[in-house]
Amino acid sequence: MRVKTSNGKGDISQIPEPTLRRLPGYLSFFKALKINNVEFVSSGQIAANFKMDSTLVTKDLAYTGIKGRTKIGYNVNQLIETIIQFLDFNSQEKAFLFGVGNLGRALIKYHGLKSYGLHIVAAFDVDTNVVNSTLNDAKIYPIDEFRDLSRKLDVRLGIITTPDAKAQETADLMVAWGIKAIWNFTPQSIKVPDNIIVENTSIYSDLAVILNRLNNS
Amino acid sequence: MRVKTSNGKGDISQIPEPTLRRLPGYLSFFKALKINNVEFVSSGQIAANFKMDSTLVTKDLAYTGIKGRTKIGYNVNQLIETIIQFLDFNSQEKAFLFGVGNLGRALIKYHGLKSYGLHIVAAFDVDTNVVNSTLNDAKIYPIDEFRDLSRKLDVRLGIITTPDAKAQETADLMVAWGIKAIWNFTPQSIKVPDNIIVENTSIYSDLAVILNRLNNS
DNA sequence: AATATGTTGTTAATAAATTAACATCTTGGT
DNA sequence: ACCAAGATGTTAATTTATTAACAACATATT
Repeated sequence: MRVKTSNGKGDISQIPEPTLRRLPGYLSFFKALKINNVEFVSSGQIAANFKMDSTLVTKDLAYTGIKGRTKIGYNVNQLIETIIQFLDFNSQEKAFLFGVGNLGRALIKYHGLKSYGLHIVAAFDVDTNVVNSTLNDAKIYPIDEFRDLSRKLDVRLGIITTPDAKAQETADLMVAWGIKAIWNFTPQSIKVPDNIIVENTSIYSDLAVILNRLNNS
Repeated sequence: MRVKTSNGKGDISQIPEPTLRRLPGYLSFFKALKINNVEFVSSGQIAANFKMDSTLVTKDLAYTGIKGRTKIGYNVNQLIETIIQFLDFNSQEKAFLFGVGNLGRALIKYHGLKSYGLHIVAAFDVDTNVVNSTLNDAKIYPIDEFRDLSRKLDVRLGIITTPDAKAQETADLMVAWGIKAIWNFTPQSIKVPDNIIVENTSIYSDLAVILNRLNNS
C-alpha cells in the first residue's frame, strides 16, 4: 500500500470515501474559525469539535498533503486553501439540472453551491409555465433543447430532480448526449454504463436513521 | 423493539447504519415493482438492480424480520409493508423547521416526505416577509412563538435550514424547548447534549465525491 | 542552551462491513 | 414420490475503516 504522497498529480489519489465526505465539514469549521480570527488549530481541537478521534483528523488532513507544525497546529488559512484546492471547489464545474420542482428550484437558487464548486448553467423541464423563465443565472429550457445546448456548452455533470418515475429516462438522455457524471436526487436506482459516474443523494436514508434513533433508543 | 439477541448477554444487536440507509432505496424499488404488477422478487434480482452482492441484500432484509421463500423469492407487497413498518414511515412524525430559505421552503413543499413518515407542522423564520404565510399546511411563525407552540404541540424533531452562522443558536433553542432530535442541513457541526440525536445532511459531501471521481479517474 | 511539553505523523491493533463459501430448504418436474 | 434446481440463510474470510499506541520533533520556557 503506497498511499505515500498525494501531490495531486496523477490518479493515484485513492482517498477513502469516508475521508472525502468529512473534508467539507472540516472546511466549514475552518471558515468559521477564520471569521473569528483564529490563526492556528490543532488536530485535537478539530477532533473535539466533531466528537471524533484526533488521529483520524490527522490522517484525513494528511491526504490533502497539508503539513501541521508541532506545538502550533495547522494554519487555518492554509487549511482552507488546501482543502478547496484538493476538492476542486474552485473549479466552477458546470452542470445541467433536470426537473425544476421544489427541490430543483431550491438547488438552482442555493447560491451556497457556487462557493463549493458547482455552477448550474441551465435547467430543463416539461412544464411550459416554468420554461423560458430564469432562476439566478440559469435559464430553463424545454427538454428538446438539451441536445443542442449540450453541444454548445461543455457540461460533464447532470442533476436529476425529476419525479421518481422519470429518473431513468432522464438518465438515459443524459448518457446519450455526453454527460459523464449524474447526481441523482431521486430514491430510484438508475442504470447507466460503467464509465458513467453516479452519486445518489437520498434524504430518505437520513430520515430513516433519525426515525430509527428516535424510536429505538 | 426487539431485533435479535447476539449472545446470552441479553443485549440487543442494533441494526447497522449502512443497512438502515439502504432500506429506503429498496423500498422505492419495490414500490416500482408493485406498480408493474410484479408479485415476487428474489435477492438476486434486487442485488442486480443495485449492482451489489446478493447476500448483502439477504442480510439487510433479514434485519426487518421478513422471510423469503425458496425458489419463489420475497413477496413484494409484504416487503413494502414490512419495511414501511420497520422504518416507521407511517408514523407521521411531527417536525418543526427553522429557516425558510430556498432549501427550507423546498422541504416544506416536498410532499414526498409525507409518505416517508415526516410531517412538518410549522416553520419559523426571522424574515417578516414570510412570517404568517402558509406553505402546504405549515404556517410560518416568528421565532418568538416557538416556545408557546412547543408546549402546545408535542414535537420531537427539529430541522435546521438556517444560514450556517445561525445553526448553533438554533440548535440551542431547540434543545432548550424540548426537541429530542435535530436534522441539520447546514455544514456546521453543532454542539448539543449527549442525549440529543443529531443527523447531519451535507450535500457538500456528495458534491465532493462527485468532483473527486470526475477529476481523478 | 537545555529541557519539558504538546502536537504531528506513523505503525499496530481492533472493530465493522462486505464478500465469499456453504449448507438448508422448498418448490416444480419427471 | 423422488430428484434436481434454485433460492434463502448462516458461517467464515477478506477487506476496509477506526481507534490505540508510540515515536519524532519543533517550540516555548526557564
